[in-house]
Amino acid sequence: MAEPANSTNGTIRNPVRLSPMQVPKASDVLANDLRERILRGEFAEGTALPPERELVVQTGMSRTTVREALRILEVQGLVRVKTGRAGGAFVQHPGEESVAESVDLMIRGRKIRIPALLETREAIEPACARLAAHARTEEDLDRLEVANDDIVAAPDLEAFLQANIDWHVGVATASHNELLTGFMLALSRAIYVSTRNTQFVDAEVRATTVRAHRSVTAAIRAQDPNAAVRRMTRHVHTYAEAVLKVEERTDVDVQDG
Amino acid sequence: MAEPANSTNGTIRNPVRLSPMQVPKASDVLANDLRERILRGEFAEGTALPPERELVVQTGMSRTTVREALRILEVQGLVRVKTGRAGGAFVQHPGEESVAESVDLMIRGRKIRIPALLETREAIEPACARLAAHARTEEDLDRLEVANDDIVAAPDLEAFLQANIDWHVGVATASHNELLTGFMLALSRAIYVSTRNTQFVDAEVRATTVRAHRSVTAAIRAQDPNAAVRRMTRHVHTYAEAVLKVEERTDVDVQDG
DNA sequence: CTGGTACTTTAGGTACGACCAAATTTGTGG
DNA sequence: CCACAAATTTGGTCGTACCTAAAGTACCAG
Repeated sequence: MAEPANSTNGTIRNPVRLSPMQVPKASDVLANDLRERILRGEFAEGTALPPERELVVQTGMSRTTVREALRILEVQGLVRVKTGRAGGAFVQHPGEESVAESVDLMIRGRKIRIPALLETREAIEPACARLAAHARTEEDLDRLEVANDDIVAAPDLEAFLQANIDWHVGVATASHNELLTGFMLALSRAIYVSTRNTQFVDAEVRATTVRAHRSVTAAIRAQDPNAAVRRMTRHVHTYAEAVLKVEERTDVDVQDG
Repeated sequence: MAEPANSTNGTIRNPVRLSPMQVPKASDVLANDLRERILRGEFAEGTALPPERELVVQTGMSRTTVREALRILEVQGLVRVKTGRAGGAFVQHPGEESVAESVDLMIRGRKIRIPALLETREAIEPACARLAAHARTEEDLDRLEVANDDIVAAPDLEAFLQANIDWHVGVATASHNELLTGFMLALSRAIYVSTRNTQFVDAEVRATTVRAHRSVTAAIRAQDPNAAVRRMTRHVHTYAEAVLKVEERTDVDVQDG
């Protein structure tokens, strides 16, 4: 049998049994350690981590490994790396932008279509409006007014859609809920790029949009949650139906052509 | 003046004006190129990118640079790297897990508290329930039943909370909306870790939870969107209030201590 | 004293080259 | 035919050298 036998001199041969063990990568170990410390708040935001060569002597790892760890943290939005003297890896805490980027990758990679994007917006934006009606500040209201004025003054489709993003993200911002804001940011951008090439935004659509925005803004200003929800629900639903109708027609056109 | 003058022999000295230009990092250039191709669907999911040393000869970059680019893509969830022969960087499209991780970093980094987490859940989970009532399959319903049975059979708080996650994520899954699913996944996990240390989950809370889940599940099964929304709204609100009440009392205790 | 230019210093970015570790494939002896 | 050993492929780590960016410093001309 394969079982180890003990020798006659009293030496015990192989009593120890080991289960297969996973050896984590050195760069991951460093990255995990630094990440936990950053998230724990051990370093104030904006402070610089030690220089790469310093981390090398502190950790005993090679510079390659140290750099890979820092790159991981950079991609995760936990540090921002600057070059040159007085450069280095500066601590920051990931926020809306970071989440938005990740959501963007998922949308593009999974080829999530406009219908699903609009459906998602219909799902969460009314809730944003409700919270905004509770938490909005004067500053929030100003932002909404500015964005809506930009829509009125928009010279072309590009400007219209950009101002549209600003307004919708503005509502999320007014909710003072960072999670929802990050999510809406990604969602609005995705809807923007998916709508960029459609031709359905005529003068009437723009006028309707502006009216709806004003109506929702008024409810938020009046701190009337129910009205805000109702009007926002109606607005995003109407918008979605309009987009889908055009989409459908475009599909038919494509099939005919 | 500092303006360059032309010499007398007809040579033109410095007619060219250059604006400050940003030199992107080589590793970013490679990463961006590969990322766009992956998102464009140029490589089927699961296919392997060329080996690092092969990319070196193809791009003319050093292996260090190539590896950094691959690490970026790995962190973004666009490739999965395996070691050993027949290993390499395998293409994948980022999904729920990737978004959940990013949201987790934001929650921990920004120190988002339980009240905000519960508020966010109250904002989006009713919408998940509505969509689930429309899109649920028999398989989805099975998952919900299993999760709820697990709650009943849970021997300790840990198991209860885990099964609770499963049920809530199950509702999101039943909505067949990948974006909402990813978001709810992150949210549920965050609420889990924030609730892990509280003592408020007694037998009564568990019984109430199970009843509420059954009620929501029934509405989803019956494809009754309005009932699903109403019951889910009530459930998450009740749960939130219970958690917050305990939180508050704990705070008081801390102050008294 | 002022201002600019050139040098120095500090930090990240890139390039090689060598070797280690893991996983698969292949070879070989029983 | 099977089990075990060796070769092969591919990522992981290390060390060194050198380049580039940015900030500070010294110094010289006006």
